Amino acid sequence: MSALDTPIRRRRKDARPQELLDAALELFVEKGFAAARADEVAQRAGVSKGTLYLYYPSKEELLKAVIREHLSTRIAAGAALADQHRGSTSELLREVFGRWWQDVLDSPTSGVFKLVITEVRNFPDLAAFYQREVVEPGERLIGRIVQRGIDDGEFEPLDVACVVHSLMLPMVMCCLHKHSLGACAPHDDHFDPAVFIRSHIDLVLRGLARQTGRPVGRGAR
Amino acid sequence: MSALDTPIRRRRKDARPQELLDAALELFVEKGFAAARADEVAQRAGVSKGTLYLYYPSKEELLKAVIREHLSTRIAAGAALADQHRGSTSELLREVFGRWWQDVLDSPTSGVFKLVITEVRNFPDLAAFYQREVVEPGERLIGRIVQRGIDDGEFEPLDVACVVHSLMLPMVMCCLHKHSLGACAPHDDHFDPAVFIRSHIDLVLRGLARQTGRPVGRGAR
Amino acid sequence: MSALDTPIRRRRKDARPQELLDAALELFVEKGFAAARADEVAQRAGVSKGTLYLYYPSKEELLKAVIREHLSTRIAAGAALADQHRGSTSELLREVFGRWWQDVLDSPTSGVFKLVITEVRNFPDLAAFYQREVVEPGERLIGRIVQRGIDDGEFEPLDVACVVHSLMLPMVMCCLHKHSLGACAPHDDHFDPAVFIRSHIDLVLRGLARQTGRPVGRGAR
Amino acid sequence: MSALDTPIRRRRKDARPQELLDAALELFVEKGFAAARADEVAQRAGVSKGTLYLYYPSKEELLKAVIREHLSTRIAAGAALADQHRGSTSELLREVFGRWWQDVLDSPTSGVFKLVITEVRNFPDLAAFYQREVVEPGERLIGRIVQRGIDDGEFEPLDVACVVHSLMLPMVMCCLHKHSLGACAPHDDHFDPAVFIRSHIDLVLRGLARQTGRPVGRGAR
DNA sequence: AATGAATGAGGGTTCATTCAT
DNA sequence: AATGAATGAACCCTCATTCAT
Repeated sequence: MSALDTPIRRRRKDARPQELLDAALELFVEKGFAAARADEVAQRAGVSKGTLYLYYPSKEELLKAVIREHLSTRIAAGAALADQHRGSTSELLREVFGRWWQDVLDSPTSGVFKLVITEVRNFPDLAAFYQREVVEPGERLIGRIVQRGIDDGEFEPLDVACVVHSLMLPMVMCCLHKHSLGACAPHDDHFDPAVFIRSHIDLVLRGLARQTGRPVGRGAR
Repeated sequence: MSALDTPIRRRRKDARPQELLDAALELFVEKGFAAARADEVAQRAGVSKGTLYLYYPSKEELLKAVIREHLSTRIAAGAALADQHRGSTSELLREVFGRWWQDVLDSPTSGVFKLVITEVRNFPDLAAFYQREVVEPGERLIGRIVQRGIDDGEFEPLDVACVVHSLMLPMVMCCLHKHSLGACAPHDDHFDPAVFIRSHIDLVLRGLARQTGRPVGRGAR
Repeated sequence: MSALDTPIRRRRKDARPQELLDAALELFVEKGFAAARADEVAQRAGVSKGTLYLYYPSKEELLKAVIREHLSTRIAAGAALADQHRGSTSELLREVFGRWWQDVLDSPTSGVFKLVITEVRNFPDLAAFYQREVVEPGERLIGRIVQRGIDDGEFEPLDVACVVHSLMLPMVMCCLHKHSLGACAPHDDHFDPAVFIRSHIDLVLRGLARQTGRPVGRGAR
Repeated sequence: MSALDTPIRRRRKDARPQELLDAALELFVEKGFAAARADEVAQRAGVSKGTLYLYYPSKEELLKAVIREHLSTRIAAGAALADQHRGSTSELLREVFGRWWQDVLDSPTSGVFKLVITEVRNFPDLAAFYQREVVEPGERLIGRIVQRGIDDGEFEPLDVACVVHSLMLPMVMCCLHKHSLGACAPHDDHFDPAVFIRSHIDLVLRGLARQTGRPVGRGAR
């Protein structure tokens, strides 16, 4: 009965902003912000062009809303997962970090990475926002995990910042690939990101592992 | 007079297409294809808008010329370097592969990666071209090197395709970063790609190294 | 309950059209018809946009209703005043005509003059209506008064139509000024319409006065 | 030969701004700024919509250019005329002032008065500009003339500011009329501004004239 | 070959008007 | 009767492309 209480108009009105954000993300990621037409965003959200402007004052504000929507919350969720983890650092990275990126990749959020990479230079406020809300918290989070592994004697004491990048950049790249080359039709490209993500973490963990036998790498020459 | 005059004019005239390509790459990478204006390309190349259209029949053809220009040759050069190398596979990856990526990053070619990622979905021909001319040759090249390391007993017999991606995706990501967030003003971000590239290769090589002692990784549990 | 309820609601409902007309006049005069938005009219009248359209079928009809409302009645009132007057024609003009214009200027009707001037060319029906209902009756009324002054030997026998315009145009102009420059902020302009109206009538009456001494004006040369 | 030297394109280019200003004034005066469409301005100037924007960056800047173009120079020209005059103050007003207004009325400048009256409230910068560049210089100019007439004993010592307004407001009103009611089709309105202007100045001069016989006006009661 | 004035289709945005609630 | 969400035609402005010079 309470569901019936809410008139249809109102129910639709409440849903509109999200529907518009979803449509906008899809289209902006697909074509880029400049090439995406406002009417097409509206159409894909099932409304007319004018309706879009009832909810967002301009295409640019829509872009910012799209980006804001997706990023900050994701990072916070990742941090919570990491804090809750009980077990070895290797396990934490393999299980939690791997699954988290897999989830991001499967969700529309993956597109936001492409969007940010593509559009930061046209919207400089984005740079500061993204650096502050996404890059830095994310790197701090993974950095702390890696550092813990070193402190615990599980990992070699390598440069933490570099390890963080070694771990994360391929993940981000998977997101970008999914929405660029990976979205183009003739897929003889047998690249499977799920397999790769696990494999990559394993490889990095092997590289991080405290060496008991003879050392490997530059120092060995 | 014509003796002195001609060569100068001729040289400038011959240089026009290249100057236009350079300017176009710069601008397309900076703003994206759709947001870059044809006049600004011309202006940055030091010619008028009309001249641009004497050399390229449309903005879209200019884009394709820009991309064609940069990619195929780079890969061939990389392959030649690899073939000439004498020494261990680790050294080959560290020295040749590392330096080669450093060179790409320092050159305008790095921007092409951003451009391709950004624009493939709007220009589907690009996808096939890039896949065929860049991705596949590049992956084959690195794949062969990794395979050789395995065959020589220098590397663990891990999944070659995955290792190739672990090696390359961060490099590509460095290129993208340079032209997006990395180009935005407030750089307290102390990310140094040169350091990272070496560090990343080292880490991957550590992960690839044939384990003489107890094994590490998933299989160890 | 309904006994108390009904009259209040009824009163408000009955008042709606007038409130809308008032708000519309205000806004149309301020911004011009084309630049005034229908929602703002409704909002200023304290109702929603939809309600406006319950009372007036279109913005244009609202404009016409606004203009019709204000003009005809004013003239009739002026005529009645003139007919009732007892005394010299000079006194009639000074007292009745002056006070009447002062009242118009102080009332929202003053805005209608601006509105008509501004909008006639876009709404040609307005021209005929205004000419027939306002200009002609008004000029006839003042014309008759001036003629009486001449007939009585109080005024020189000048061209009546011209004298009528000399009397009235500045008054109309005061109305326009009030709603254009006069409504703009930095008023070091110490123009006081009340003083001017009296002064202007005096000046014109001096000019109209039957000359007993040597003649003045063009004929004197 | 020098006429042939200038290529047609260039000749047209030099003429465009003025052609656009003329068309814009015409249309803005006719329909009002908001109701005038940019394409129609362009069309009336014989160019396409895009061309308009090669010369003026926005419709609003076009409006400001139109107004700036017409006003300041007119006033300066009037002042020069007044300074050159030799003869009685009455003659100066009748001959110079009257002819000057007649010229304004016959020229497109007359429309600018309507435009300013109509649009000041939407463009507040206009108010200051118009007050400073037109109203004040104009009133000072006429004020000085009237004052001279008083000082010379030619005029009664009436309030100068009011006399100035009595002289000028009807003239401005004639300009407005020409572009509003006066421009509407069914002209049984036999109002002839040329006749009225002369008649009005005569009437005011009669009112200003030093009374040698018994005084007239309020003071007479 | 080079220019840059001109074009006009196209996209962002507004707003009068409608209509389901 | 009243509301305000929704519509879409229309308007301002941009910019890829053309072409006379």
